[in-house]
Amino acid sequence: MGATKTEEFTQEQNALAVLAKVLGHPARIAILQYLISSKSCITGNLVELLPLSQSTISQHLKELKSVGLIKGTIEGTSVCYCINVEMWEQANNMLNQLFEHYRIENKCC
Amino acid sequence: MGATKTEEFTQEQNALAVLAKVLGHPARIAILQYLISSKSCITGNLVELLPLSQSTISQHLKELKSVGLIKGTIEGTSVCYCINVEMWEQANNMLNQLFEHYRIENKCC
DNA sequence: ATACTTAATCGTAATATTGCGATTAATTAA
DNA sequence: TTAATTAATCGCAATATTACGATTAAGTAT
Repeated sequence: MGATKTEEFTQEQNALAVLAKVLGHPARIAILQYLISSKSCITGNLVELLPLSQSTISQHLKELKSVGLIKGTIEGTSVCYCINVEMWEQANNMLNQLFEHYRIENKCC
Repeated sequence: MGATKTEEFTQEQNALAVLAKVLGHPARIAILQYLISSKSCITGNLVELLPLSQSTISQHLKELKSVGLIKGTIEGTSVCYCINVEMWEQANNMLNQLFEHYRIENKCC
């Protein structure tokens, strides 16, 4: 025990949870915000921006990449990261779907 | 080490991360979906619905309550849980704010 | 009062996450 | 080739999360 019982839930539930989990760290939020605000893509300037070590930041980037929210292209000796538009919109849709399903009429308590 | 360096990030980043983290488990997604779909509020029918023990479900409810997404009112010997509209909308707004800030013109790579 | 329900909490074990330094791999510059 | 830069990965320690059974607390019924 200690591990999430993934098999017991629907694909949709798991997909949403995995997405949300990746968003569930301030460093990853900060990385996304930076990628959103910077017109040009960036690489290791995150190391200067964030109060974390290079290896830790690399791990966070890996997690963001794992759900497809960002993508990185090798550019010489460095890597250019940016938002992956397709997944970005899909993530937005998935979350909206959860939130929009609630209508005020449902009130109780 | 092992703990998130919360102090080093902005309130906004932490708030979003905390919210997303709570959404980052399929059981909690399932609970929210159930609360959304059921016109009436529920209590321990979650135990029948979910493949988890009573104590585990109680913990998940506690986490959802901790960020204010749901609220529970004692009703005799059981507890009636439901979506907390105010926080529900705030959560939706917070997430939308993150996603909407991205405009396609920003493309690169 | 005693038994019964219902849900929270406690204690514990298993697993996951966070973070870092050190190392590695790959490209660029000399 | 050798040195320098950049980012990924490895190994490890600290902490957090997930899950469960057992217990507790609080209300209902008998």
